[in-house]
Amino acid sequence: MVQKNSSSPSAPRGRPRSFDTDEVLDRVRDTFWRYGYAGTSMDQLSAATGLHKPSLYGAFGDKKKLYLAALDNYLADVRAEFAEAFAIPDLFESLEAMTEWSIDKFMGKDELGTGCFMMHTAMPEASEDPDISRAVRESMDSLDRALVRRFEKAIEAGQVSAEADPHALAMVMVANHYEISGRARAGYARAELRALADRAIKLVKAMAGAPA
Amino acid sequence: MVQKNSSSPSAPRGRPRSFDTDEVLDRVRDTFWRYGYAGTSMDQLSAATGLHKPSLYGAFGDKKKLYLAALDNYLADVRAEFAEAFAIPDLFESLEAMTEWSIDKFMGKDELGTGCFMMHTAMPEASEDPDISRAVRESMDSLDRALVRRFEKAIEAGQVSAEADPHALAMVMVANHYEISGRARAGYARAELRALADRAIKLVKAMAGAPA
DNA sequence: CTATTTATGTACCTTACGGTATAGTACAGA
DNA sequence: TCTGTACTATACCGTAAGGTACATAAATAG
Repeated sequence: MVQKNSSSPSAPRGRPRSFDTDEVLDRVRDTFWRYGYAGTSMDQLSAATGLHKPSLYGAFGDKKKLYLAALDNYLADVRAEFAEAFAIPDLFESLEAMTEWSIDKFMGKDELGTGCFMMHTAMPEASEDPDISRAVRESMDSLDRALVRRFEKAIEAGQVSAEADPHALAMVMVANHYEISGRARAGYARAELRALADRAIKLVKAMAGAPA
Repeated sequence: MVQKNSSSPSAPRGRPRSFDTDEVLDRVRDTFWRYGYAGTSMDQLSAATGLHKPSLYGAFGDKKKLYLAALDNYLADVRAEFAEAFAIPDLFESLEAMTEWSIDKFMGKDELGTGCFMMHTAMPEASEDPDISRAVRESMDSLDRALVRRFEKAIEAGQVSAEADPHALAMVMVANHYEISGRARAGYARAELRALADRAIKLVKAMAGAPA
């Protein structure tokens, strides 16, 4: 993605960009987030970023590449936040942090919730676009693995029963995660999302405490 | 929805429709299902149904009303199928039937899966459209209630422990349902979806058997 | 200073979009 | 048979879509 500009940190050749790519990508992401992939026009993105269309096309290629860049941006953000949450030593504090962060993200800033960017903007396209479909699968697999690892770590640390099944525990949290995303976008209140997450954590507690 | 044509079953006045509304709505639903709401054009719908656009507009109003009619059509179908599954006396046969039907629907007929019509075509619009958002909430609530009732029935029938929490059990199945939908649209294989459903049913079994 | 390179801003192209005007057609009722 | 009514078919409207040509501006390399 980045140019192999290995040793010489000298400025690139032509006229420099007047914008920061990451900031622009954040705006792009937020716009796609609200209106979906097909529901967002390049003119909307131009307005949201303050860039004229030729700049967007010059920097990112076309609409789909721009979208995929925004998706990457989002997924990297999620992975980083979850990695941070999973680094908390206590398992249940980890899960609490994970769900609290998700709910914050999914509620959005405005009245209506926005849910998970990937679930509600990539998934509609996934049935017809193999690139997007693959990106979604990779991301789902990545979340699965991260959660399984987190539970394995908890077992090793003796925080939960050694007979607990990390895959079953991960499934509960993952399914809960996607459900909360859907509920958020459908307009459920924050308290309802929180209650749903708490119920999942409680279930994990019950599953992890009692031997199979 | 249907005209209050109570007593007189005489034919309506003008030229009769050349098509069956439900059949047309099925085609419309399938087209929206693949391409999403914003990603589907009226011309596509016209081609998929074999009707010219003025017929579609005459019968349904505009694109959004047509979509909402297709959504109603889909949700009524789901409710009917689930009611049938939940009528099976044995709880776990019920859950088996429910998940098997879901997986069938979510896999679709073609190579790429399609997932749940509501999750992947209504949800993207839900963040900006209160009508659609409300329809989604009502449908989610309806599924919640149906599952809770099914578990209550199982408790009354003595199939599961009286101390089991119907809401916690319903949450597991609902979350699993939505997760399977997402995985299907992302292109996971049928066997993976089945394994996921089996894992949820197994968890329900464990939760329902052992007192809290 | 000049040439080259890359980004910006305006204006525009082609196509496809949601939706409709209009003319013709098939039925019921009188 | 005539009339009113509701549907069909063709052709079209205005607009908005994704994307780009072109002239200009800002940087580096020589």
